[in-house]
Amino acid sequence: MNLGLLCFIAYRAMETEVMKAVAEAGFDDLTVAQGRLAARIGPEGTRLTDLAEQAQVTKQTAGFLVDQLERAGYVTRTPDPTDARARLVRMAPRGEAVVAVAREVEVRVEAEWTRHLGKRATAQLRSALTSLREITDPYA
Amino acid sequence: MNLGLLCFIAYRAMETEVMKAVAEAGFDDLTVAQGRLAARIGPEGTRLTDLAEQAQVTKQTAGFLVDQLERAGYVTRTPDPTDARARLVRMAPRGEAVVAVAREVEVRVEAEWTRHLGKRATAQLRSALTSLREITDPYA
DNA sequence: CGACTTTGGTACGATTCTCTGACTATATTG
DNA sequence: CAATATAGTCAGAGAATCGTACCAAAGTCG
Repeated sequence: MNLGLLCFIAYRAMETEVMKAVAEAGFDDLTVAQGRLAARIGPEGTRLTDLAEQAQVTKQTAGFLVDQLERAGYVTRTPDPTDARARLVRMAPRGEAVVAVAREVEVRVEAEWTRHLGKRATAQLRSALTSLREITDPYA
Repeated sequence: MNLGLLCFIAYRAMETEVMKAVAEAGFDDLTVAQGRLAARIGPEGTRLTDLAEQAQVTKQTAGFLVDQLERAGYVTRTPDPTDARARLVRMAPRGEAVVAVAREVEVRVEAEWTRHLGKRATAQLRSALTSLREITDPYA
């Protein structure tokens, strides 16, 4: 089977677990698309355009999703002190709470994968995928 | 960075390349969602319900996408000889042509990845991801 | 066999996601 | 300062997805 599809299967398993746990933790209004975008928000906040670029959607789509995230209290928009045109999307406390849940699940799932593959093979997997970013991820 | 997201980055790179080549080969009406579903069609044809299950969408969504694929000439629906309720979705010649293009790109991209990672690491990557399916893919 | 349950698929309506095109305001560059 | 590029929004439309409800054929079991 082709490597891309194999990657997809693993990715989807992780995303499904995360979204399930997040919903069970009470954040049941968060959608997959919102989550994918929010996952790109940096600790100091990120511009809408950067979010759009990294998530590979248009500015309009990113704006649409951030509107929803903002209305639901997950993020806030603050002026960018270095550019009056721009605004920084930042995590609100409610957003941080979701991130905490997501991180926990990621750790748990990775532990399960490690149990299945072994420590050595898991480390190699991470190393290979990280190295691949050099040629597959324009924002690495 | 978490393993799931790393998988996603690699997967998306592959999908983007495939869709680009397919569009350039003249199949510019094929959408990503249609492609994801069509990728699950087996050589002897596959039932709509099975397609939906494997692609993790509802039967309705699968039906909606197959309708489009059929109208565009990529697939046909034939009665399932073993079950009068069911119909098998099969590749039409136009669909086979797309598959050929996609396979070529997959091979090319995997070769690029191998060039970057080395033969040994690529083999380990494939092996790890394949092994992971045992715990991440209910349809493995 | 005949009632009940399961399974394969469709129909309808609503919602979510996404894009294209056009536009405003601020920054940058020459 | 004039020309151009960048950050973001608005409006409208198309694509993808789901939930509910339904029908018809299979399978199950008394």
